Amino acid sequence: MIKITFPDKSIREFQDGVTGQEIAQSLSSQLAREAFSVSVNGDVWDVTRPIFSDANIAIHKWEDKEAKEAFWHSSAHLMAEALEVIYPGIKLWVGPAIETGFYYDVDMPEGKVISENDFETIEKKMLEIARGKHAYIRTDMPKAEALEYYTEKGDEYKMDLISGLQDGTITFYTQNNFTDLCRGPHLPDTSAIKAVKIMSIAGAYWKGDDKNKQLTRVYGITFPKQSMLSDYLTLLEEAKKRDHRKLGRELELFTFSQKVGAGLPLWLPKGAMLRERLEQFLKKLQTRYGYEPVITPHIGQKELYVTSGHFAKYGADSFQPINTPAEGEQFLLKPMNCPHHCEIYKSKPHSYRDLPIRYAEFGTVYRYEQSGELHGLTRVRGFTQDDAHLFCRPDQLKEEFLKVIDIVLYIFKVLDFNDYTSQISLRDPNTPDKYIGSDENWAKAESAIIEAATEKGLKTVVKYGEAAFYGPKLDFMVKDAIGRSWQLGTIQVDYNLPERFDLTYTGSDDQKHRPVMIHRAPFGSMERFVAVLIEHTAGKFPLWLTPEQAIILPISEKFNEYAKKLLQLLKNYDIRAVIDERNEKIGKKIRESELRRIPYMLIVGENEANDETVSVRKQSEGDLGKMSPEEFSQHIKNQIEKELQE
RNA sequence: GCCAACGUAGCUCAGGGGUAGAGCACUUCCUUGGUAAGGAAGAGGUCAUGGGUUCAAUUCCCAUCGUUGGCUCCA
Repeated sequence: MIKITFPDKSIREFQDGVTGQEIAQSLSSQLAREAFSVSVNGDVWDVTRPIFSDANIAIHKWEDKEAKEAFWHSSAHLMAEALEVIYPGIKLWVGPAIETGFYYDVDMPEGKVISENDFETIEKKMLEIARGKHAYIRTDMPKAEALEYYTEKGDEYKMDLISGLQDGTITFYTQNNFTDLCRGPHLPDTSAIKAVKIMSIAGAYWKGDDKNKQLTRVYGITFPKQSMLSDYLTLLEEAKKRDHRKLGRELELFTFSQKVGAGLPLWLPKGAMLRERLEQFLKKLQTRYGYEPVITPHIGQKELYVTSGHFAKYGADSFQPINTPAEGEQFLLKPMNCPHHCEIYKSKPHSYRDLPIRYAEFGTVYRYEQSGELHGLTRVRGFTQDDAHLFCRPDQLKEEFLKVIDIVLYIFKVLDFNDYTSQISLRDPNTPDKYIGSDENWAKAESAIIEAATEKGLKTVVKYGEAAFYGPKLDFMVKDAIGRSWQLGTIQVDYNLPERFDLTYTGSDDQKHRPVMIHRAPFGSMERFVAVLIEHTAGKFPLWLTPEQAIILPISEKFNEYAKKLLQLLKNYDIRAVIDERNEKIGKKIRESELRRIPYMLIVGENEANDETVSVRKQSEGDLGKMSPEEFSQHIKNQIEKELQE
């Protein structure tokens, strides 16, 4: 007998070799049906795998991440089998479960491609196999035998995978006529997979290296119930409605023009108004935190970026240098503001008493992003960073870093971004040539970030290889409407550029010392931040930010005069309002104002004109009743105060 | 940059080898209305751009540009 400990700490005895499924069955037969995987001493196992020693276990149902992973991983195998049937000669690379569904990377037979028209065929084949209720059977195989199996099959991809594995740990899973090298875990059998959707198709370089052959990546998702698939697809439709590219056009915030160029956003008046309010908000905050504004030009001598190292790292793939009539003179569109700010620091000598110095600039930069990467406002070729560079003494570094975190967190709080992740981006120790500076400086910078993040109690993920080439970063990531993660705020510790630019200050010992730099951008870029803000709010911006706070809707043209008088009054109260003077019925004016996401509709007709009031209707909520213009302005002021409360 | 798909009116989209169509938006007229679409008429397109095939191309083929979903990249 073995002792099984459940998550609630209760302990029960079972026969040696009992499976997760049998344990579930002993609790309830429904649980046994719904158990997709089981954690055994922290490792996730098949529910059909026998347990031979005392263990802590947790049974995972669909709701659990561990169950979905097994479900979707099994589905990837199912799809692989279907693909093998439909495209004989197809070769398989890897097929993991992902956050929503799974994919499989495949090498298509010569001359064959998968297109969207083929999705239905694949789905049908998968469902057909799933209905056969084929068990996923786990087998161990010695390395030599595994290699032999794939040599026979002529599959160089799997052979590559196996050659990297340790002998004795190699397992295979078989369902129906399909066997795949796999660690597992998997479902007991294929019958749980009831709904299947192939989502998309994409190219993916083998092993993620663009020098390698490009494989075909097929994305899919499956569910244990048809209704769950429908719900999921509805959810995707809803998310599409929040897409900033769609709302940006509908709400007249920004546009692009082929003639201006790809990835170069044009801010329309309403978008510009929104962005300027955000900038003012941050400027005010930064003034409180002791930042000083600076302004630098859009171009700089190439040498400046040679010094900083940016040119060596990014020059070849960037906008090419601008030549002048002078022989040999070259300028770059600035891809970064830091070199300019370093030169400002150098414009006069500094005492240790002056530090920290904090230079802030909404600096517009240009980077030649790859054409395939451009995406709405989130990935563009010309954008404005809410940039600042802090020059401080080593003993001030931590405090300064903590204060920057405070700024970022305050912004996120005011704008109601609760669902962010903080990522500590460190360098990849395996590729030291990607970075500049000494190991010692890197170690100092990395520990500074880790300490500061810990002190603030941030829940962070550590990612190696994500650092900037001159220093590690603390990044704040937020997801967009379709689930993609974007970096917004970033804080970076840099010991290297101060050396490269030979920045110094005089210490109390009358000796020259090197300052430490912090690069920081709490929004990241205005473009990306506004994009994510649009998706986060679905276009319903906070009152303090929104371009149009109120719209006056006269019941008929007879009341346009009163509406104009009212508009002037509201302007005096600093309320951003417009009038819909068109010859349309009130229902239509309301509908369109709702779609324009204007927070307040002020309906004025005979009654209001007579007693000098407005009927207030709140967007997506409805009638608030009659108010005097004074009361309304007070209402707005109260709302804004609430929004900006610390 | 790479893989796949797409590009028709301001927007959303239909169509298809014989010089184009709907709804919304726009203009004009009628209507002057009370909380999510009043009615009528009109105007609007070199069917992304450039080549090729054809008696004839918006439609078929190629290239370029752009857009979309991924991959690689992201100072």
